[in-house]
Amino acid sequence: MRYLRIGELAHKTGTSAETLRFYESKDLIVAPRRSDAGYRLYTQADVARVDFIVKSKRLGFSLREIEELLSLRIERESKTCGEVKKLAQAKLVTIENKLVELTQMKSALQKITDACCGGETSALECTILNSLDGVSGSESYDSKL
Amino acid sequence: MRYLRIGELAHKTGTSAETLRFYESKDLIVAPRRSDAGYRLYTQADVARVDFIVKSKRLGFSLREIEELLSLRIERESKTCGEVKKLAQAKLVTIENKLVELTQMKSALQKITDACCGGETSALECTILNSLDGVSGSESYDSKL
DNA sequence: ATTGACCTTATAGTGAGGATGAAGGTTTGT
DNA sequence: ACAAACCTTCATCCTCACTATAAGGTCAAT
Repeated sequence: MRYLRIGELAHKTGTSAETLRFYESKDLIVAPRRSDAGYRLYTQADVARVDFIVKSKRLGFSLREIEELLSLRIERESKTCGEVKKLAQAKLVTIENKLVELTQMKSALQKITDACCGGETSALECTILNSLDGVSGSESYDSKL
Repeated sequence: MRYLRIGELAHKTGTSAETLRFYESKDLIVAPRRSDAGYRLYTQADVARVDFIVKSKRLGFSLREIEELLSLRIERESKTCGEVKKLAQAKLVTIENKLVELTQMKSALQKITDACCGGETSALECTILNSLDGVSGSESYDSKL
């Protein structure tokens, strides 16, 4: 069997050696066997596991949630499909909420940048700054900022 | 003139006293004058400034970027509209990138949860876990996870 | 007089790593 | 034989935007 060292595993999974040691310290990956010299020796199973972590991260799961997913994955016989799906659906809701938030941010920012001349003239009348100020007219405390 | 204490300012701006002290430590708000007892005494100008910070945050600016916006805002005469707009447009691009990423995350997660039965049966054949594994058939190192 | 809400400071923790260094051991290539 | 590139541990600090805690001071009302 061919073992991988930490640099190779990092390269294969698009992570870094530091990240892998970090995951190990957080018990996301099982401490691998070591060579005589003390080098970490990883197997294909570790590649699969790290890939799992990377993919789950890409789907927006936090490391804590991934730990949960991993334990579901390991105890497959004793866990139900429903438990897994519940977790995934909850994550789907938080992703949808973030999407709504970002979309609102985008349209607000779009609106104010569209209204901005963007010219070389002084920003005194800049519509972007004004809309961030939420100011309609000039106010007496302006000079105190 | 009516001064606000930190709790009032926090309430008015939808922040917290801790957050306001944090902003002060980060030089986002100028250290306000103090009462004899050492309490921070804020003015309406501070309300406007914190509102500005809150609104900018809602638009997705980081505190560091907000510091930049604030300096543009203060030196309005010497800055141009174009400088402000450039900053806003750059932020628009990063928001758009995040939107794309999240949309991809969402559809991937949607796809795999839609395929999951979600039933009470064992998760052995759970499509969610399988797709996170990226596994097509069963593999020999499964038992080693 | 005392309670309770508010304020002060300073310190440390969160998540999810990234950066960097010291001080060494190992493996590979020339 | 030697250097470069890799690996080890441990340690510490950095990021971002807070949040939480402890231990105490102040203020208004009862």
